[in-house]
Amino acid sequence: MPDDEMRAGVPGPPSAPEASAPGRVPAVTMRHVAAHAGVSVKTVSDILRETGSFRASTRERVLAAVSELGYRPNAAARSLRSGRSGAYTLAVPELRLPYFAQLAAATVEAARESGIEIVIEPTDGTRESELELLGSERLRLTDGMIFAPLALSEADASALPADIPTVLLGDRIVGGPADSVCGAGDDATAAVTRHLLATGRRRIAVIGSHPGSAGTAASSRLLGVRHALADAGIVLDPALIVDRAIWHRRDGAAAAQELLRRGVAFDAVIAFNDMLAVGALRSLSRAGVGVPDPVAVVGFDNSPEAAFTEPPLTTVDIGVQAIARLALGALTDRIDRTVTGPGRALRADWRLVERGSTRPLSGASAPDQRAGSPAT
Amino acid sequence: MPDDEMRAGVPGPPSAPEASAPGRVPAVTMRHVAAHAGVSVKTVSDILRETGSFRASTRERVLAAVSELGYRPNAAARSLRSGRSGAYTLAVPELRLPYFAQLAAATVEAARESGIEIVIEPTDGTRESELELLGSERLRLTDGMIFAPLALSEADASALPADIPTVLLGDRIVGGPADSVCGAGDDATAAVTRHLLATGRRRIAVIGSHPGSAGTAASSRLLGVRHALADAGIVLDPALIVDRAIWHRRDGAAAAQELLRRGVAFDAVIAFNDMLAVGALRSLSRAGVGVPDPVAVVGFDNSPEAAFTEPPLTTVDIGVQAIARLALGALTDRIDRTVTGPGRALRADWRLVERGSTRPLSGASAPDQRAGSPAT
DNA sequence: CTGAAAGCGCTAACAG
DNA sequence: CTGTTAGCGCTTTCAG
Repeated sequence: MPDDEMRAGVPGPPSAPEASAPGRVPAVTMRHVAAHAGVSVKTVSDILRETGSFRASTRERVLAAVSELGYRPNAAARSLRSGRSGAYTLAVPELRLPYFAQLAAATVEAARESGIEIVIEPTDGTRESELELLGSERLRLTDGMIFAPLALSEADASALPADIPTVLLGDRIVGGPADSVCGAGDDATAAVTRHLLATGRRRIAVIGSHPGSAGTAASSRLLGVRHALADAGIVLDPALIVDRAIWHRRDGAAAAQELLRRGVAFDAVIAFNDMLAVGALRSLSRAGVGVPDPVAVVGFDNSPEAAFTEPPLTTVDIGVQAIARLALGALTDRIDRTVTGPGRALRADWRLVERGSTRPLSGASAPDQRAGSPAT
Repeated sequence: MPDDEMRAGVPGPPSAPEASAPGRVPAVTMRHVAAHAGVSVKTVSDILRETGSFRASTRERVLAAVSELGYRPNAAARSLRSGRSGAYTLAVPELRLPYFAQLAAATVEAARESGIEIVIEPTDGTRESELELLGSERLRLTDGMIFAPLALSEADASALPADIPTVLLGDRIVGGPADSVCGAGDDATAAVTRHLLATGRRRIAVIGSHPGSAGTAASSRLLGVRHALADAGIVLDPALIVDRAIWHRRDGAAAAQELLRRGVAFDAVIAFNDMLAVGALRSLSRAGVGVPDPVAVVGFDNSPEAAFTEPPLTTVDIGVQAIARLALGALTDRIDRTVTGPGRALRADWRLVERGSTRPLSGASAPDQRAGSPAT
């Protein structure tokens, strides 16, 4: 087909037939489609975006021209003109951790339903890398960001980019200008604790708190344990708390070893995620300590693998699907300016998933029988 | 600062001070920076992209203007002009499977080193969704695609978008126009089989083959087992093969149950991924069958969780890092046209990771002692 | 070494 | 209901 015909009616520059991009095939543009279908570019644009109403015959002619010419809209041009890329950034510390893998999967799937693409941005969860990301030009590609901070806290709220719509995951940074979505917190650990008490445990150990960080998932979870124990008239023995800032399997294994090494008696372990719990399970098994008898173990996140440990792990499903959906909705609200004003604190529902690792103690073996003294 | 000064020297339209995008703050553009620094936009552009050489004083003035005005380059405009977005698509079936989570993490991390963003595109691994993706406009956002097909095969090679640089993962589609990268195949299963033979096993079961699919990871892996057994003068008993198209934990659990139900004797299980192996471990444990004695279990992928099963799982590290790096490099080659011509078949190195689940049988207990007759 | 100007492909006024 | 046109912000010849 002669170039003349395809460009019919297009004023065009004197004569600059250079390729659209270096080393690329000259693109088929909307002008070509318009010329081919005998309509204006506006008509093509509107029909493709399903804006306005057109005669069926016109629509068909345009659509035919599109497929005949193999026309593909140019995302960059659309984005430049409309100011939207249709993509959001998801910044997570570590995709290898099942929780974040689940979160990413849930986010990508929920986004798909709204025709939104997700760009994954890893932060290794360190302060530097998180700050680096916030100042990075990489964020420019997308319309906004869902950010799960692991190191940054309330004090760093000012580092959040003012001009990039942001939704925060977790409760590390709440109350700033950005919306935040969090899942299971103190209420969930309280429920877990009550569950353990109900199964006859009294000396409940905790793995995964961090010492110096207020307002984090860890500290609020620890609080929940404290409160529930207090309600039962029990004071949490400091020797039963093992701090861990990193929550991988190996950290859980080390934490359980530490617990055993301390020689303190315990009949349950609350690990602040399933990875820690799996590691603990491993160390307990190695040390010949039975689960759920004499020691119960609970995790958080309801990772797929939790159903397949030995014994299957009781855990808290913190509802990643809901978290993803809430975050996406909140971000879209902000981008569209459907919602303005100060940050909202959204909360997703959680659910206790009871499995073998916390089965009630069968005999009347009171846990208090076992000797134990707090190791300073 | 008065608008006049910021726009000094800029011809500008009569008077159309509309915002750059509906409902957005009017952007700071390169023209503003140029005017502020008293240079031309070309100079700003070149300095920001580190092209050409400039007087140090000029560079400083420009950089100062950039930070003073809070200028941020516009990715869409850059992309429109240059024909590159700097983002690649990674299409994987299921982020929740540790293998793909690892792959995604490795890809994102490797891409970061080259300043490339990764857009995750989920296909549920079904034929329809994979075909849907290939024809989708969603791919237009990025410069190319790394695609891990799970359902599509050699026959579907024509469905691959001709105008989108593509690299395929796995050996389902090889020999077409696209480069492909695959990891452990028949050579790895052969090595695993030899390892099991060396530990005294003779009746080796296989979980995860698919019946009708030639040229897949599954069939080539099965082939490796066959060959290695043949070299030892053993014919693989059909009753020891359990087909599974899906490789989640629950499928492994069901497969092992099936094996037990068949009443056929076996002293080892080769599962085609770690998830299957974990599921098998679970079923064996429930049935009171010891691991590694009398039954050894091996997986594939070296998932993080494999080191924490009971017993720890022997597995094959198929080198996702290498796979990610190879795929990224190949894709960049194609996008930059550094490489042209027919698709290359790249292969990443793998490595056997020996753990407790395949510890040699201690006693001289010949596995043949156990009665066993091929079912059907 | 620097500046002016064209235009990537698309959308959104604004007319008809 | 349809056509014309002016840029979105940036890169890039092409002159100076």
